[in-house]
Amino acid sequence: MRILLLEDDSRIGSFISEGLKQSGYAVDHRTDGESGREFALLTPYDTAIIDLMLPKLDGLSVIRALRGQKQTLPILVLSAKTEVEDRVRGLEAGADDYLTKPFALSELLARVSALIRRSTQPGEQSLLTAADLTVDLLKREVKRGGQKIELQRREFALLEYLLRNRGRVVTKMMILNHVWDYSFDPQTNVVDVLVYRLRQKIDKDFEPKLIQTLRRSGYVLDAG
Amino acid sequence: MRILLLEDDSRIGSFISEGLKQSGYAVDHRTDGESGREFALLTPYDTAIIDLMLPKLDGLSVIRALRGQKQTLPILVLSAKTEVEDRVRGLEAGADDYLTKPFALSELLARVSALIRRSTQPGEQSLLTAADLTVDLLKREVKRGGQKIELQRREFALLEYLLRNRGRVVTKMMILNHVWDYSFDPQTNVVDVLVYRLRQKIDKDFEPKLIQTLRRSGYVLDAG
DNA sequence: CGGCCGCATTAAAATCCCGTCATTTAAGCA
DNA sequence: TGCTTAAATGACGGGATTTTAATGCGGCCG
Repeated sequence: MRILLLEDDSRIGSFISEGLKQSGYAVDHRTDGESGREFALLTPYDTAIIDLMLPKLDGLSVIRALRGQKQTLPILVLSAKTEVEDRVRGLEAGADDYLTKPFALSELLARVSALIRRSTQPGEQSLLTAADLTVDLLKREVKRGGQKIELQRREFALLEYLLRNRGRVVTKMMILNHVWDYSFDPQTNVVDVLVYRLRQKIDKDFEPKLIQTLRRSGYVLDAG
Repeated sequence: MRILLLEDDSRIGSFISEGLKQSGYAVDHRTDGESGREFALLTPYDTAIIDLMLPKLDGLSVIRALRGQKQTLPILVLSAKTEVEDRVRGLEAGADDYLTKPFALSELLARVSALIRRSTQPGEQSLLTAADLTVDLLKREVKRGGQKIELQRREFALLEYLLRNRGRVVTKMMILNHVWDYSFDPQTNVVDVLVYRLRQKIDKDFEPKLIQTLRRSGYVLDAG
């Protein structure tokens, strides 16, 4: 997890920086707006912490510049200003959170981890793909090689689950958990049968075969 | 509207560039992958058109680099390769569209405008609500008052349709059109029955009643 | 080489979905 | 109020979907 910190006050800056490093983050610390913006644009950070009062280019301007390009980078604003108005201005410019000085380090850390968690969790992906297979979750539409394929509810659920775990091995137990809500083994071969039926529809007439069997382990869906 | 064009063949490049400018786009034309990537990262383009064969850094690599940072920039790939495999590789790397040479300028323009239109329009709402009812289209999950409700396929489709037309009267004919694909009246009371079943699940044990009957007209879903 | 085990495949059985229809209830109107 | 008609309700049943059970097949190990 990589964090960009823009803070000109060296005492506060190293205080925060140290705290973040302690928590296992990689921190880039810049002390002016101009170089801050540059760094932000060149490196894929997971979060940016930005003080509003900065030399050369103020924090709000940095934020606006970033928002023009990186829609998703989570931004936490630091400010000495406590007015509601300032808070609003910060959030309007595109910040995701706002923290007023002075603050406890623990609070900063908590907010940063919240921001990262929020942005990391699969941002509502509605299109899943593998090779020439596409699954549109909103339209509930499955296509392979441009050709539409009708799936039953369980088949669809299985395919979705496999795709969300693309490249990872998925055990039968995991499938039972997610496609049914069983937390136990039903002592039958439901899973095998379902996998078979799904294969008939999405793999049988196509190449490459997407669903691989791993004897004694489970299944993997992967392109290639 | 600002477009980045990466194409090393100067004849084709200026041909495309001229065409785009004629259509009112601002075009930046680069002829190698390295500078292309740099430009793409520094400027907020609305679309990038990328040839796969480029000096210094090939098109696919450029695309992957961009996808690491700019999730949303629409990318159109140009290529001399017609194989399905190449097409797939392009789309897998993160391209949004793929055009094989040779092509008509008009087609390129059409595709570019389609890409821009698609990315500009507000990204598909996936959560529909009314009062304390929520429908998550991605998870296919319906809740009322925090409590999960299981719906059948048709019931779900009907609810989705009613929600998309919140506050508007929806005739039985309209429902037949959208929930089934009937363009004719099946002469039975399917719709009535379906509405009844949906009500049993989402309205019976709750207040306020969301589905209202308008005698001789149809139904409305509204909170209030 | 032979047997066992795990998965694939197929068929049959059970279950669920949902369209139909008959009947009841209620709204609108004279 | 009583009549007409639309909508609500309840029950049934056929077909689709899903589960179960039986059998086939092939790899792997002794």
